[in-house]
Amino acid sequence: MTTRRATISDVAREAGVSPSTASVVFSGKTPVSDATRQRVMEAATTLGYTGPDPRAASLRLGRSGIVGVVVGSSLNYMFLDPVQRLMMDGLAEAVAPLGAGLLLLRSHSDIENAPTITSAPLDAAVLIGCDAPLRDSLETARQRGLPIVVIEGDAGPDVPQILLDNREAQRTAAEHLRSLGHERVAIVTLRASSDLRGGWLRDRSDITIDVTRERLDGARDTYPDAPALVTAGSSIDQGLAAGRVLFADPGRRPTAVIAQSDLLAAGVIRAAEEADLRVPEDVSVTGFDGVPVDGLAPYELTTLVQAPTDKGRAAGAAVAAMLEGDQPASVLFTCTFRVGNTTGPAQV
Amino acid sequence: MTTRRATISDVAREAGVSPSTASVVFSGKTPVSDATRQRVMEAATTLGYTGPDPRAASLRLGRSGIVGVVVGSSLNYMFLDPVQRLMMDGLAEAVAPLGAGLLLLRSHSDIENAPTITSAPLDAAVLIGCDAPLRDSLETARQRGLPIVVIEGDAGPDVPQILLDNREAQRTAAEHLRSLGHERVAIVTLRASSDLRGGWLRDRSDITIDVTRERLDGARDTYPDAPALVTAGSSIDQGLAAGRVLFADPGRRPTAVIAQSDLLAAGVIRAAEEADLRVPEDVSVTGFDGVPVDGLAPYELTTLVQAPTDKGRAAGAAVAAMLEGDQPASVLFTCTFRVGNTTGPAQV
DNA sequence: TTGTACGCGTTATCAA
DNA sequence: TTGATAACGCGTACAA
Repeated sequence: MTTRRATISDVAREAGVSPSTASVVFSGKTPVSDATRQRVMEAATTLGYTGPDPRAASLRLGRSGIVGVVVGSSLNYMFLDPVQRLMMDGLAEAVAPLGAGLLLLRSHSDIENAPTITSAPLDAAVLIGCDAPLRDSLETARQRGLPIVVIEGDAGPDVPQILLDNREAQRTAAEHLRSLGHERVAIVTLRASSDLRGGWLRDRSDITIDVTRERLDGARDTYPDAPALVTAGSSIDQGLAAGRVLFADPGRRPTAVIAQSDLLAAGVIRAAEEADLRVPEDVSVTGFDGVPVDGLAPYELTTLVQAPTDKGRAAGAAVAAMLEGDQPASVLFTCTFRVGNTTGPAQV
Repeated sequence: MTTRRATISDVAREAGVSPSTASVVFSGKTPVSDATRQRVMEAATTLGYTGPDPRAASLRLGRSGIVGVVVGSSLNYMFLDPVQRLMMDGLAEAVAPLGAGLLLLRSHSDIENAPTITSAPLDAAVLIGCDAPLRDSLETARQRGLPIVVIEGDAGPDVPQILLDNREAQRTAAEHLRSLGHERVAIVTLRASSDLRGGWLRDRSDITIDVTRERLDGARDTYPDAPALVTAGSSIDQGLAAGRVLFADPGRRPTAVIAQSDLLAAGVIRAAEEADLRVPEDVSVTGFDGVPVDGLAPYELTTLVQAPTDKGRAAGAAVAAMLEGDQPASVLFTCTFRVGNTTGPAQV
């Protein structure tokens, strides 16, 4: 068992050809006579050689076929969100033709020795969201000259971004509610910062996560004084908890709730049901994302529909372009407003 | 911009030391005088050198710090399941101290050029589940001499497995139902094969996915004739669809449903509510996994509690051991039966 | 404590 | 169509 694995030189020797010829047989970059190919292949089988060592190839080629995806939170949390899942799917799909796969990296980890954007053999890095710890990753990455793409976050100039019209889209939903006559409106936000605690938002500047702030701004363009309840993140349970707070006092409850994600909206609806409030008769609820929420039927959310898979694909395309030496432009995606059955006229 | 990136030799030259000394400054493997270190660091800053190139290091060291995770389905689908998410978290956590990260690979992809277990610079591979396409990956991996660990699947001897007592655990739940007097029991299964179509199970041998078959066997140990409805996978919506089928005919509906996952169980419960059946008064439902189901409250499932994070950690530990040259043993995890409020006595 | 020399396994280039 | 050569950038015995 201590026998060294065969290398391409071994195969070449066994086949009676030069290493470069053997290499070409495997890469197919140059025509090779059938006879030679045959001999090399046989030699490979004999020696149990299964193809070039990817490590050596990546040193030689200067490409590892690995795209780092820097996520801020645990995988469990991150992938709870259907938007993130779909985005990752789109990204994976878009980088696959490059022969690249996705390496999951955490921007911040307590674990000693954990892999980082610097220690891993990356061809490029994709940053999702943009928070303080993420900006660190960013700095080291750009010093390395590593191609970087940022999804929904600002990374300064020169870094292509994949953006969403969060503010404008959210404003559309708010105006929809206003047109239905709603005045007492509450906002349920996504996570505001790396701090996981929720609660009533005191100051807009407490929000360090771009998406959250942008959607908040959009809602407040229409309802400047709407109170905002911050959650720990996009999940039904977080929405449920927020909803319970909102509906606790029957006298002061909002007639409409703007949730910053469909999952949160689903939770708010569940809280409304608990409080014996009918949706949309007693309370209207809007979501954001337009993703299928597992188990939300029969409700169909009034929401902003985005295309997370396309966002992922766009990020992948940007990566591909940068690997080609181009400097891709940023891309702005637009949401579509979809009216479902969770919003209706305000009760008089 | 065409200037080559600085290498450690450049830094050494700039600092007036030899490359090996500069190398040692970065690796810390050998003591270096403070003066020298200082000079090297300054030279590095001057040249914009950010540390050793991971590609070259991985060739030299024979380790890339990358563990491949081979998944059978789309990321969106795979990470829909909380069990998988938690497992991945445990796995990531366990390999991080090795300086390793997780590279997502698909066992089967239509995309030309997609990265594979062979083309990626892996230190080890973890296979999740075990289906026909996965067995292919397996064969090539073991020929490479790549350390492999399989989670819930059989990969032949020599391959450490992380197993769950699916059959015994499921039998426990079935016996619980029998003790409550249930006779008309239906089973709602996980996906049966790479084929996504669902429907009534005709033949046990149609199931090529181990987990599904094992849990089925466990249920049938107690209820040999229980009909089984196959779904396309673990989700609330799939459970809802299955439940609708089961409860369609009021005269022939089961008094208890054994769902092979908590998500499916949640869907079945929702279907029961739709059909105006009370849980557990009119129909009992058991799940499997014991994970928090987002939005299932106030129900607390009667279920088999497993520890997916620990399973992931165990897989990571096995990987670590194999990288040390050891041959770790397989690990069998055991479920705990937890009685919730979704099972009760059969109606007479 | 520092430097020399070599090899890790490939593949691109160019000449034959 | 094939072969010789030279990197790719680093880490580490070993010698000094």
